[in-house]
Amino acid sequence: MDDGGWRPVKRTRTFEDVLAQIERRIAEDGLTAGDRLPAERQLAEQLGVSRSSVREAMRVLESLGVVSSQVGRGPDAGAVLTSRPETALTDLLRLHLGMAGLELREVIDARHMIEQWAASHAASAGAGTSALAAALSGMDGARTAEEFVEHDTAFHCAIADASGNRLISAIMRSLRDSMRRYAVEAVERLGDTATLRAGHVRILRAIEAGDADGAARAVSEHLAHAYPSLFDH
Amino acid sequence: MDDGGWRPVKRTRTFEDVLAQIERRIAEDGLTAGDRLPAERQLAEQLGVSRSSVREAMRVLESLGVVSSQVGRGPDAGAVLTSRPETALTDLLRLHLGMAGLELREVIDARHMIEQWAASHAASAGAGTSALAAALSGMDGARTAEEFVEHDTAFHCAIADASGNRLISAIMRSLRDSMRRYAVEAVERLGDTATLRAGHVRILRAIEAGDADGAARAVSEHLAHAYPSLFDH
DNA sequence: TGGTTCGATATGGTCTGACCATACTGTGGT
DNA sequence: ACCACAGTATGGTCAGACCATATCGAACCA
Repeated sequence: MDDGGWRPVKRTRTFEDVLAQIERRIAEDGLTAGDRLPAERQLAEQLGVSRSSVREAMRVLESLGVVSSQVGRGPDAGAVLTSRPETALTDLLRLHLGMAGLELREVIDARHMIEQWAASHAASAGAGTSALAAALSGMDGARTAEEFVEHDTAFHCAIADASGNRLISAIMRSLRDSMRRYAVEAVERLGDTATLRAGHVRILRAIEAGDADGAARAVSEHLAHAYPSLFDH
Repeated sequence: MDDGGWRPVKRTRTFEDVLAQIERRIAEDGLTAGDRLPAERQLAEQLGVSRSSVREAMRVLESLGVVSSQVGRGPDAGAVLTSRPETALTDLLRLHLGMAGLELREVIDARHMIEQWAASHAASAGAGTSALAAALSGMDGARTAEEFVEHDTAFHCAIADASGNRLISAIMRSLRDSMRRYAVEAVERLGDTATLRAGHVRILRAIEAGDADGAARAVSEHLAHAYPSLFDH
């Protein structure tokens, strides 16, 4: 055991260095959505690494919804900073749900929390009622379970949007998107969409009336009806 | 405008195909955390693509907390499925906060929502009080703002953990980690940690007493005291 | 028999250099 | 003023090489 001659070995992978450098540059230069990053080849030369490593870093940033790459030439080409947490969150949740690393119950509880919060905030602030009403009226034409879920998602996301908090909105939308498959199954199993529609109407009425507690309660009952097996507690 | 001769061009990038194939394999074979993926070279040959494309797909999966790569040889080497949504969420939030794609206010509101929810659930279920008490007692030794924030984070995450929902726990931990910098600033600006400690005690007491509404109120007041400028509404 | 040493091997990590498809840029001709 | 076309910068992909690491296994020694 000769520890005496120990010297710091390379522990971070090259692409992680690149990530750190890019993140540092974003922070120091105050880059925001819309700004362009240097081209891959240029960045590779600047940082003294291969283009492969730069590309792997780009893939990470892209998967986290921070950059978007466009081919070709011109002002819009190259790696452009974006702010799309939704897509990243959706992928993340979908993959972890698929691997059974998360259970449906946990996702639905999170939805429950967000919708209650958003509905009572919307009721207190008296905001977003027109968007909600629009989403509600759009549901009448839905014939298949898929169509119904599509409009249902729009309505529930409109509740979250009414909160004005982009992070919570993004989480809500990702939760819905990642569990779309299960939502369709739930609607098909339930058969009856009339009660679900009625639940939406009650939520909207409570928000319009500025009744925060009533809105939260309506959300709760609506979800309990849609997923009865998960609300045994 | 000659649209007549349109033919299906390649729209999806190769590494996205690889991602889809891997996701399909996870779903069909029922792979879960701990299972191994084929080696990069092998996967490349199976799918008829280059190793670079497989590697870019791996980087994405790794950044989303779905796989973890180990070098070397043996049963634990290679790409192993994992379930680490926290790390991915933390990176995602930190990057978006850094680019000003999200505002601190939104992150703190989300924290507020989660902690209220978790505290009232913990109070109703009477769960997690011992972990909370342990986290609370650990705070007494904190001298610097950094140390205080460290223990503060542990306490607040313990509240989320008490909910038993891994997704909400992961979101909470990521929110805290990504705003650690701002939390330290807030504590330094505030100076007084005694009131913050007292707030923790009130939260714990309410949870121990099974007082869900009281716990939610205590959380609310605690956060309002810590970030007064963000609670003007 | 048991342990140790050391080469073979499988894995991810990195680099180089090439080629392709795309989309703008600028030039030159009409 | 318009249009056609070559030039060029960009990301996307590939092939092949080499390195570092960690295990495996056989040969070797005690």
